[in-house]
Amino acid sequence: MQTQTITYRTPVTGSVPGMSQAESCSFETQIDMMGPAIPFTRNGEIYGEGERAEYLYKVLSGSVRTYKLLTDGRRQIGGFYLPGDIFGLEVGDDHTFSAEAIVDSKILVIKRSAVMALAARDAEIASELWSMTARELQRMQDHIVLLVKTARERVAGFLLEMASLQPLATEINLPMCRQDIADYLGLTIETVSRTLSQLENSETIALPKSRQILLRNRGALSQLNC
Amino acid sequence: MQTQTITYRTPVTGSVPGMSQAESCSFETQIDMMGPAIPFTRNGEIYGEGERAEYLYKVLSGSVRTYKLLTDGRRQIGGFYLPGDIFGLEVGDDHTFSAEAIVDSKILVIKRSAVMALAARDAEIASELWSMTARELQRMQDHIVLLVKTARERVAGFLLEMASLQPLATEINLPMCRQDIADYLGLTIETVSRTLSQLENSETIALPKSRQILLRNRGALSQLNC
DNA sequence: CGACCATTTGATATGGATCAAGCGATGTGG
DNA sequence: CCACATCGCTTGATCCATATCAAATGGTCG
Repeated sequence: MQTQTITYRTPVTGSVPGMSQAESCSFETQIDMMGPAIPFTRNGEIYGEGERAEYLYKVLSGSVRTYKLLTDGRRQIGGFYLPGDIFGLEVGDDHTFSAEAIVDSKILVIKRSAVMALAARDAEIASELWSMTARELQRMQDHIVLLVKTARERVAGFLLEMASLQPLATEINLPMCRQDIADYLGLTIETVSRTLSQLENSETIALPKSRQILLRNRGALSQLNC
Repeated sequence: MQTQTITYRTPVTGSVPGMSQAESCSFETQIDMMGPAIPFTRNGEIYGEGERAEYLYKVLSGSVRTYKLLTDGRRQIGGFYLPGDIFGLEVGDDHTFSAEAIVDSKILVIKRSAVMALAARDAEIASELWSMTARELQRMQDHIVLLVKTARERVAGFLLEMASLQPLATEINLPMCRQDIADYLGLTIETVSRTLSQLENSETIALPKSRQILLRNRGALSQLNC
């Protein structure tokens, strides 16, 4: 059932997680020259579920959502990707999600075969690819745990996830609309909105603008996240 | 409560070359001789979340659940593993779930370093490991989609998942109790039980015994699964 | 300014959780 | 072999969190 046509190797040498800055830097710098930066407009499709995963992608600016559509029209968002994030790396041959730009975005598009060829020669690159897969698996597992919680816990988890990208910042600027958040968390927009309002009333967050969130009590959020 | 003392050793030098489709038969036969078969009693712990993933495991008889415990005592089951299934293969260094025997089980326990060393020399093994990871990722993604559906859809999805192991059989023999199913689907036992009763009333399934389920209308289940 | 879209808020409905009781199978000791 | 305790499962009654339906508000851009 599974046909794999590309040859690549993924040496697992010593340390995979917790790579030093220098190590991942080489991957980052090398990959940055491996493809063109392509602009996508808001809501523009980057790839579709089931397509061959011929490329992988790195967000230069803007942001991206991956998602699946169910037959009845429901949409499940698998993840959000912000500048610096790499997405579209599949273990199998095909994309298991679709991907769209959330806002106008610049995306680095890199031939998978080129990366794989590089990984075959450079153990560091290979290791980095392997640990990207590990992170993706981790994200999925965390998401599963999130989805069985209450609405408040889900929203808190989402906010902390967004905040973790700038751990020190107290301000979150969301690129995505409420519907995106709702489809990520398995809730409705109304519930997301109401829950955010509740968090604002309890002075856990502030909402100066609908897509700008200030964390006023990160501890309270973390507690909800348990 | 079963305590399993495991000596940790430092792992893994070698490579995991990927690619080129082949049958997993050689992998299966080779792996079967790489470790001892260990008996675990019902509810016995096989490994705990956060432990070093020093081994991987193959179910010889019985069955296994993997799970996470939340701080408030809720339990999320990540997956069920039946005879022939391999589990405990992690991309990172540590187990992200705990694992327990659901019933008295015989488990083949294989040193991860040994498998990795083998994979370094044998591209077929490496490819098989890679595609096991792909399947695991796929399972997680499918689970995410399942968890945002209605109770009836989740139960239908669960039954089809169990049935897919013997695609032609019309009879499912469940090793796990209702609580396990509930914690897998993010529902309560009562809801699982009621939903099964509903499916029986609508003649979609039959329940001769509580853990034996006959599929009387697989099409109806599949439709729910969409 | 006016049209349009995103977001919030309100009122009501409902699916699943919770609380509670009953039932059936399995095992144990008398 | 039966009485009884235990455990897993089902069923019933009620409650509550979230969905649904509906309307108002606000923000953006022509």
